[in-house]
Amino acid sequence: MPLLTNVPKIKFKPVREVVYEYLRDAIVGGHLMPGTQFTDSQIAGEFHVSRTPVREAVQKLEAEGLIKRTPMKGNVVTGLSPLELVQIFAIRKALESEAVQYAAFLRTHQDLEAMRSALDEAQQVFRTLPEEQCQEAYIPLAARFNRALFDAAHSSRLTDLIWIHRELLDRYRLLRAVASRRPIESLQIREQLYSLIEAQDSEAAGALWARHIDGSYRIWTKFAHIPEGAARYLAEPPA
Amino acid sequence: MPLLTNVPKIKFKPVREVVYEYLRDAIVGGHLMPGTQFTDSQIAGEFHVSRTPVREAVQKLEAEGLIKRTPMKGNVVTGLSPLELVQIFAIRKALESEAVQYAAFLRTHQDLEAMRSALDEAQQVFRTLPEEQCQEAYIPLAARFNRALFDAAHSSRLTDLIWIHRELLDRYRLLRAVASRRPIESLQIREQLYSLIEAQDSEAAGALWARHIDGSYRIWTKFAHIPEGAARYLAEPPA
DNA sequence: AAGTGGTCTAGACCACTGT
DNA sequence: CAGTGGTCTAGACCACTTC
Repeated sequence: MPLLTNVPKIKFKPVREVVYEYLRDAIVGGHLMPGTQFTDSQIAGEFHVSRTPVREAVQKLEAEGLIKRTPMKGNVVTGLSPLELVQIFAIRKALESEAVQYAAFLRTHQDLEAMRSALDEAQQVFRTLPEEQCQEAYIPLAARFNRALFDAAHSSRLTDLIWIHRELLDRYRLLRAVASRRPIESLQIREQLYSLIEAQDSEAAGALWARHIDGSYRIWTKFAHIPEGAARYLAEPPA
Repeated sequence: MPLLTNVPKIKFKPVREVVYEYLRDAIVGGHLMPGTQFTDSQIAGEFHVSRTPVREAVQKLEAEGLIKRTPMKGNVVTGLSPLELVQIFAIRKALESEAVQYAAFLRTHQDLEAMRSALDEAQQVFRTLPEEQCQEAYIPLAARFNRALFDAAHSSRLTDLIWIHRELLDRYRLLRAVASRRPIESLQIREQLYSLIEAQDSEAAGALWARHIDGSYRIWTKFAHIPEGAARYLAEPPA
């Protein structure tokens, strides 16, 4: 009888994944700024590995849109233009609202519990901590709620796409900026959403989340001083 | 003075792309059936190339969800379960409705012309050809219209995602089956859509397309004898 | 013409499978 | 413990850039 069950199998991590994750975290975490140029050989040299696995890692990053490869010029960390940011918000809105509708249909009791526990801890935070510390403590809890929320859709295709697009924005700490603006409102929205999902009212849940994203977008455009021209597509949402 | 202008530069095509495109077309075109197993070495042998570029092609196919790689078991062409098909329809609905809304905002005169010409040719087809031949002739024209439609959104991120998900379904000739069921209705919807986009009524255009996708889905579930349980998420669309 | 970046080959190596 | 599949290395090669 083994002492532990469900011990995660110790995986041999391919070099390409180590490199991929390192670069990805560096870009998303803001250490590699947009515009930074580098070549496969450089990376290979610094990791003391050959270029083949680096190539593969870089190809994956390119497919996800985090870097751009231009022939004979090397790789460059992509900066997102205002227009692209708008487009990503639009994609998020479409995908996340759909996922929320699914979540309301398909949520299990485990899903509800996972969301509930994140909300309870957040409520606890706001009751006990002074306002300045709330923001810092709330952010990871909101992230946990979101994770549970999208998992409740039980569609890995949908959730994978959602997280890829969230990460594109993470790089700019946009979501963080938005969340920390009005943490209490953010929590209230999630409480409402929880009720709707518990009640399986998928239509209202999807609509609430769509409005929430429009709201985030509006806050962020002010925060980042986005030119009006680029902003209009979502700032006055068409639907 | 050169004889021709805008001659497309003859590109050296990397082996990985040749392999990628070949496999992709074979899978999407139905020649490689779901469940078919193969290894990198096999492919490399048949193309008389080394395994590295094949690996890269296969990784790309995996990222797009066309094949699955399981350690020590080789690669296998993915079959899509009924649930996955439903999920892909849901993703399509979310992305394509969003794109249509964008298209209504951002369409240029060139975009309108491209759509118009596909529609005109289709009208011509229905006026001149007997009904049986219409279906065959209409399908590529509908595809051309769709291409112009999504291009009008001027968001490569959005359109790339859309085509990837359409291709996942192409494999089963689902869209073809749906389109050829009622080609005239299909054309009428596109004519309506064209008017709405020309009038920049993005709300109505998005809603029309969302309904169209729900409709396609319903036709297809009948056509493919999908079990009710899996069908319900979209057959009675939540929104 | 030299240099750089990108790609491919051949083969070694290692992890896992099944006898 | 041989066999197979998956990964990596080292280096050759070629396309393109720059001097």
